[in-house]
Parts: sequence; structure tokens; C-alpha cells
Amino acid sequence: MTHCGMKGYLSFLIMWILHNKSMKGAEIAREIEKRKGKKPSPGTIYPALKDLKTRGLVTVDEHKKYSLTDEGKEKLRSACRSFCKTFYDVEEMFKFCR
Amino acid sequence: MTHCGMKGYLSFLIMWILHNKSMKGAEIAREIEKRKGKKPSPGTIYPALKDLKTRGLVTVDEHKKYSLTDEGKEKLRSACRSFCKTFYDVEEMFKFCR
DNA sequence: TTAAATATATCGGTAATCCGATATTTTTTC
DNA sequence: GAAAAAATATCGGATTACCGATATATTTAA
Repeated sequence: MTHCGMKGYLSFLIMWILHNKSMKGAEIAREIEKRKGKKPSPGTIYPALKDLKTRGLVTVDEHKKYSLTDEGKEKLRSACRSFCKTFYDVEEMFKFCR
Repeated sequence: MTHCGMKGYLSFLIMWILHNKSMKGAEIAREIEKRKGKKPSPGTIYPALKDLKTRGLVTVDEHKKYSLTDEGKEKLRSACRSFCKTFYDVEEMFKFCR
């Protein structure tokens, strides 16, 4: 349970971060640092981006800015649905932890 | 990205489910099914519970009802804090996916 | 009190995640 | 335009998560 006992949600988080703004890799890494408190290493973030690209969920433009493809958006939407259903009581969680 | 691209949050979810009610293993499995849409197999849920027990985060009573230990509660609280900080904009996520 | 159904437990294998180390490319600064 | 800094990329390894198969124990029904 390194972080939240939630190893594995990195690509979900990346997609969520990209959902309303395209970003360069380093920018994404900084945003993750802001959220999680720890910056993912290059060996973590770039393979993850590559994987998302390979799967057609993100694209990179000529300035290496990443953004969601239509397919990526659709995928994110369904992942969000799943996430929100699983944590339907997330508000209680916010209360619980303060 | 089987579920949410969030492999690894099972033990976190178990602890969250236990945070206000002690339950038997099978009950926990049903609750997870309700949330995720898929029931974890015995080979998934019991090893996870055992692991949590080994780490002193849950205990089992004589009727095999699991509940959080004090240490487990504390751990859950800090995991929740982390989770909520990471997904501080979860409300937007709820909007996004409908 | 048997038989059937349900719940619990363990093990081994597969796949996935993540990161450290390292190398290359791009950008910035002077 | 050269040097330094920052960003990007790749690879291999260690760890972990999960599940299918299987076995045992417990509860329920008859």
C-alpha cells in the first residue's frame, strides 16, 4: 500500500488530467506530483504515455503535447462511470478523512 | 485497463467497505459486486483479507466477521486523505461521465 | 444427522505496474 | 553556436494484484 493501496491507477489519472487540457509529459508529471505528493519518475510516466498512445487513447502533436483521442475520451467516460459507481459514497470519504 | 485502469485498489476498497460495518468475507464480496459489477473470486477476496489481517489492519472475530483495527482505521484515514487529494475534482468526474 | 449448499482457505501462475538506471533528444542560457 | 539544463525515451527487473483451480470447513435444509 505504497500510496493508497491503489497501485495501477496511473493511466486512469493521466487520462483524467488530459480530459480538459493537452499537456506535455513533464507537465503531466508535475500535475501528478501536485495531486499525489510524489512526482512519477521518467521511467514511469513515459512508458505509460507510450502505452496509451499505442492503444490509440492519446495522441501527440508536433510539440509533444499529449491529448485524448475520441476513443480515449470515450474510454475515459466509461472508466469514470465505473469509478463513480464504485465510489458512489466518495463524499463520505471526504468527511471521514478530515 | 480491466476495470478503471485501476488494478490494485481492492484492499483499499475492502477497508473502505469495512469502515462502518464489520462483515463476513462473502458479504464483502457481494458489496464489491454491487459497486463494481463483478464479484471477486474467492481466490481474490480471501488472500486480500488474509494480507490485511497479517498487516494488522483488520481482525476477525469468532464468527469470521472482519473489522478494522485501530491501526487499520488510521491507515484508512490516511489512504482516504491521499485519495481525496488526488481526486479533489471528483465531482467534475461525476458530471463528466453522464 | 446426512446431504446439499454456501463460505472460507491456499497455491501457483500470469499479467500488469512501477521504478531505477541509462541514453538520447530538445530547450534554455550565456 | 556551445554548454548546461530540462525533457523524453527505453529497457530490465522487482514487486504486486489478481484469478482459476482446488480443497476444506461451515451452515442450511431435509
